[in-house]
Amino acid sequence: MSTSTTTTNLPHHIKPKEVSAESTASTSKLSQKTILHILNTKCTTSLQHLKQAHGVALRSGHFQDHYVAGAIVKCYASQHFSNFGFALKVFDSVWRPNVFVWNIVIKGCLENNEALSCISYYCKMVAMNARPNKFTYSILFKACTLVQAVEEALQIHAHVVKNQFGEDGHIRSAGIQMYASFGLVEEARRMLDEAVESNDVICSNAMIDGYMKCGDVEAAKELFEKHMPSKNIGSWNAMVSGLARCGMLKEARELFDGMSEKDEISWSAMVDGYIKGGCHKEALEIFNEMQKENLLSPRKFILSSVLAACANVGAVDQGKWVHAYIKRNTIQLDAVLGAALLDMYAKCGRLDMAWEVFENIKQKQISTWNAMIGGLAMHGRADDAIELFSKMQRSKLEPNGVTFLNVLNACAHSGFVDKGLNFFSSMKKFYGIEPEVEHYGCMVDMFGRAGQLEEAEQLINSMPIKPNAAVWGALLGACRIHGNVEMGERVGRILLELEPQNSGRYALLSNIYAKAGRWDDVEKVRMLMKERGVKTSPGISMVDIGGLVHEFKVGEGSHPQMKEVYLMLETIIEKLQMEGYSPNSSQVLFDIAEEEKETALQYHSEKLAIAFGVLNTKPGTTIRVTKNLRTCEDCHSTIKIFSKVYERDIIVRDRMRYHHFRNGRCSCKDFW
DNA sequence: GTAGGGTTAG
Repeated sequence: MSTSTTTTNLPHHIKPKEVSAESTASTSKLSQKTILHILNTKCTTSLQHLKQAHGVALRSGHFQDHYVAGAIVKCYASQHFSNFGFALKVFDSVWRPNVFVWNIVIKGCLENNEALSCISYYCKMVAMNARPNKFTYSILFKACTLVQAVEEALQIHAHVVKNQFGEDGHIRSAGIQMYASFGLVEEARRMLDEAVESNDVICSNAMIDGYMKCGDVEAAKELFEKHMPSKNIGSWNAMVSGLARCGMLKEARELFDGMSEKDEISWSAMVDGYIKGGCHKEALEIFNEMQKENLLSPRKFILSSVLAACANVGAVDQGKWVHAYIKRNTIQLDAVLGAALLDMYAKCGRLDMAWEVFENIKQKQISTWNAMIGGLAMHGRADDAIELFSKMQRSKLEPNGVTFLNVLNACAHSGFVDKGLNFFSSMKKFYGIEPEVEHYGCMVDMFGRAGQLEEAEQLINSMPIKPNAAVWGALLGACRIHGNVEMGERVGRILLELEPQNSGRYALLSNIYAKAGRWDDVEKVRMLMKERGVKTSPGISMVDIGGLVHEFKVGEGSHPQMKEVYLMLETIIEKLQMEGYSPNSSQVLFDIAEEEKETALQYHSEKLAIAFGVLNTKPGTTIRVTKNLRTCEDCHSTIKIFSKVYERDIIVRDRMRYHHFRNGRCSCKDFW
């Protein structure tokens, strides 16, 4: 193949830049070394330079030099240009690529999310008698990990052994990770043990991580404690993050506290562990501690974790601090961090700020739009969510499954059944997105809220995939709203089998019976819970005042201002009663998750949080409360009246959704 | 003479 045929293969729009007549004379004289230098310095970020250098290489005849060809393919394959297909075309024009050029294209496949192609290029390579080297195999192991290609991995491993690369540390650590990701933890261990004499700390770290990911904490501990004479910070980090991920937060914390040196990954592992375990307050506390140590400047990974924690506890002031920090340190607001930031504002009830962040993100990606649409949906602003969805389509971005989840959610919460149905059917028809179980859950929720319980049940029965507990849960919730005891009983029974340890399901079923006055059945549910040893989660409400998150639990007096809070709450209730409010918790609602503990002086946590808010803010200030469970009907109606009598806005985010109380009404229109 | 490993990825 000659260089001139190479150019004709190239698609027109990206053709290497023609070199003008006068410059040809000089550029064609450029040495291979000079061209390489230009490629390695100027062409990694500038497509214009790259095309020019490509053209020069072709005309000067240096293109077929493997050093040059390799560098050119590598540049085109860079994610910076997001046109990997073209890199492959250029690769095809390389005459008998050597192992280096092959490795570049195989690695390019991996980096451009085409891991399967790694394997097929490897096959081509072998077929063309190019000898793979140790670099080839560590890339291939990673590719197999990514696509979970077990069969291929075993064959490739056999090639590694045959070609005597089994002793290479890079290949070994990639192999350990790979086998652990397949769940073949013994196979991974065998690879590690073959290297007894080399005692490679990085391979051992990979093994610790592998054990942890396979849930074998004991094996990880044993390796860490007994068989690793030399450790580095990565070994400690692997242990801390593994323990934290497995929910063993206390042990993780002990190990973490004992570290002589910590890096951002150590802190991040603890923050993430706390978040995954639902301990958002602890997550924020440890982040504050990190600030105090003042040794590290947090970067985007940990910042987005912290934002997620802020979002979950409603710590808008700390969230704002993170926002200011990002601005002050000109940290780039990429898709992940941007979405975390606007999600935080939306979840803390500050849609205005979420919107501002959204508009300021220059390079909006699909996740950016999804976060904003989700924020609007969460606040019951279905019209705005749908409008934003159309706007996104106009900007030529393809929606994904998450987009539809958010749009459907918006429809469900506003009773837009017809619109929701349209979106649902267009998913597959126009976008080729197969609805997943979550989408069905949304649809069931939508029918259910709108009172179309039969349709909801029909949809479940006609689902092509197995309905999960969330889908049935949506239907059970609808049965409660619409007081359908017959269906509720049926669905409840299915759910109690599916999730025997989920206290919320028992509570919902019990509420349905209570609403129908079937106290015997309420009692039966309660007994069943006791028998099965189901743990209830206590209601916790959090309120963010002056940058500090205050936590209130039912029947717990640990807050320093507890006495005042109770007194204030008594005063409030008295005042509301004079305005016609009467508590209805004993007859209508039976929230066993909390109710068991409720006596005359033990109010639900959201009431305590609001009383605390009244004590500590000026009249007229909006009080924002975040609750871990679904709010009960009594609290809901109390807060409605409260918002009118006290002329205050109250925003409560419960487990299900947002409630914006104003002037005696709630934004959820009493559906939640 | 060209290039890699582990621990976070919300």
